[in-house]
Amino acid sequence: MNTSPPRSLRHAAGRPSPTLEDLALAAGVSRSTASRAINGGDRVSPAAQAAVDRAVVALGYIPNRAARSLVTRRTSSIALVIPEPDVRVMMDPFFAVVITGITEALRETDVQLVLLMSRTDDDSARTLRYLRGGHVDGAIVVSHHEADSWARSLAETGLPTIFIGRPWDMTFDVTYVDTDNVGGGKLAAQHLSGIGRRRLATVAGPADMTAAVDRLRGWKAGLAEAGLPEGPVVHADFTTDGAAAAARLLLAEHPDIDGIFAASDLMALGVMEAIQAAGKTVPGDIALMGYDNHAVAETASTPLTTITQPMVEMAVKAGSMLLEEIEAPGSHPEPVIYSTRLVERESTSVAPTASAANA
Amino acid sequence: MNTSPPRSLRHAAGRPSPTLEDLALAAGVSRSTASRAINGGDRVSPAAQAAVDRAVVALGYIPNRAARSLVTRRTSSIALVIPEPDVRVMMDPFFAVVITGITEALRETDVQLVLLMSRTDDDSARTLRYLRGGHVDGAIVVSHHEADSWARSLAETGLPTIFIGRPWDMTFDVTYVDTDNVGGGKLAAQHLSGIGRRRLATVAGPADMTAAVDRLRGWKAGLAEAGLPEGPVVHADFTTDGAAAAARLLLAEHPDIDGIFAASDLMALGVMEAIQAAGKTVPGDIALMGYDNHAVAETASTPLTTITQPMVEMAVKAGSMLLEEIEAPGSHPEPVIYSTRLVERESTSVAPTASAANA
DNA sequence: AATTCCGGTGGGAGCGCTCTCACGCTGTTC
DNA sequence: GAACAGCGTGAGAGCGCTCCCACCGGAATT
Repeated sequence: MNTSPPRSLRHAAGRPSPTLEDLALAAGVSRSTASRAINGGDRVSPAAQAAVDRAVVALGYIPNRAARSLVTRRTSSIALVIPEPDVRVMMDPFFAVVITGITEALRETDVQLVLLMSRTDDDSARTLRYLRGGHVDGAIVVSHHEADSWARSLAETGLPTIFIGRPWDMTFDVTYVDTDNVGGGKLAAQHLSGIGRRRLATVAGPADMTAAVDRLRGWKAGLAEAGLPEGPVVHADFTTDGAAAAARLLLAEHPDIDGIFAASDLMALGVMEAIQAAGKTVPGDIALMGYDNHAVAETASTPLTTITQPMVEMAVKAGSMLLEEIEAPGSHPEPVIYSTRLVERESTSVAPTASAANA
Repeated sequence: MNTSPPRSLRHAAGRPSPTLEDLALAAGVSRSTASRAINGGDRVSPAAQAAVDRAVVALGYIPNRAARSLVTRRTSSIALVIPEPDVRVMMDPFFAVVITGITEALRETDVQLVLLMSRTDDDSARTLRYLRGGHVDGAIVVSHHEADSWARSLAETGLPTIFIGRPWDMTFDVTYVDTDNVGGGKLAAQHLSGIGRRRLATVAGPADMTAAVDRLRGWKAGLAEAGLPEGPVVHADFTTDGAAAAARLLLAEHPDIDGIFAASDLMALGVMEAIQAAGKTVPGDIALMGYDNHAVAETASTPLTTITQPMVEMAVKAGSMLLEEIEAPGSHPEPVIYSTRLVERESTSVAPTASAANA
């Protein structure tokens, strides 16, 4: 077992930065008082506080985080765990949004975000060791299908953890934020039935991802409410190509379909390909819906009606929930579910396709 | 001046993790020997090494990074600085690629990536303080137009730093990796002239970004080599809407243009809009090129011919260069420039538009 | 007038680690 | 056989910080 840095970093800081002792000396107080002044100023006279403040500026004092962390056993950093083996997934704007949101939540804090990506099982072990090693005060796990094992392992360490996206395994205490995928799926069913489509099908996501399962459940519920039959369901892997293949089969078996709900915009793109390849039009012959309100939904040759979800808010919430749980350990906050909203575009307009050509 | 954590984290680790002392006791050696065994095993007898190794496994020992860092003055973490005020930019897949690449470079290392985003000037100051504070061993700065001030400030701290994308201000020692934007611009000119277009124009990026300036320089050089006039140049801000507006003006003033090079794929999308709004077709009337090989280049209604660049490799290189410079301070490595490549798609095909409808 | 209280203060210990240094102990050399 | 390497080892100091505790003096209470 190798616990040492495989490649260590050798770097001596330029000139030695001033220590707390230097600061205290410059301010004419004791090290203790200087420390108190720096950490919120409890039990410090205004005079002493002012003297320390002045010295901080004069010396350009910056507390040594390692020393502080050594004694407080707090690191002022949290980890964002991305348990994805695939570079492709990292390309998903989803992550950018998540990172942005968390950073936003951390703004008024001096907490730093440490990025942990584990592509392989080997990495996973290392990452887990890192988290367990108390190098961070908490973690946010972006939950895709792999998250289950993480959830359990992390729960066992007692490290404050928030999941973004409901983890698959919920047999123990786990805090998460998520969007209302069930509601989103239902919204899709309501919209497509609302514009008069009656022979509806869906290209669902993988059956081992909670988001996909939930969207499908909502979709079915929505159809039932509208008094429509469940209709055909095919699964794909959230990729454009995968959805195109699935849709080809779907269309071949059910040539009379007049509405399709794809569980992601990227998949909707693939479905659109298949529809056009079958010589049909969107929305003329088949109304098409996506999910996510991804950038491509707007730029697609026929802009996609889709479901949008407040991802940034969700990420911000995850960040602030984590901070809360770190400050008050044991206070397991309730999961927060964000509602979704329909975004109408041409792909479900009743009028025939009017792609491009808009002054 | 507030140097204190505005909101501090209070978290006590579960049960106390074993210390080096515990480890030494368990292994039957001194703390010193245990330390040596853990750090590479110099001057440690095989017997002692084995005993320590066994104890590490038995106790689940994980060295305390804070303590180590306190004495070594190394942190085993590097910062990725994203000096972008705008969330939109964060959405750029560019960042995902950069992060992926750096992570890749750090794989066999226990170096962690700390993410530093500074949206406001206020944040910039904090970020700079953080970097200066010796919390990281080095930094990678993703250079967009703001990078100038960063470059100078960081250079002054002596912190090992690598820029991704040539910084604007090069009046001092700075190490960077970049792609050959000049070559890419030239490639665009060669391709458009090569397919017989003669009345060429370009929608360039902002004049305060090196990437934009370089692409434009290459474009002009390429036109000159082909014996063509420089042609009209308009600038836009790398956004779709901005480029659309710029292109409308361009087309109004020069209705006879038969080829346009947009300095990014997103801008090319805007240009395409403007072309279609003017009642013309791509590539029938006007051949259109983008840059970046962004995902939208492929999904656009008329897929875009574009310039691709090895971004992942570039990011990996940045990471490994930083590690090198950290290990051997003062060894300012030479800048590395990656070459670009043309990707042909329909937007410059000689045949008339065949958008969609491909079995 | 004697007591308690409490805001403000400084001294000291110690967080877990690395690193210098001095001490054996086995080989090698003259 | 005396002198010297040099390897493996352990004791000890100390990195910069926080926190506990004891202390002091003036205000509030008896």
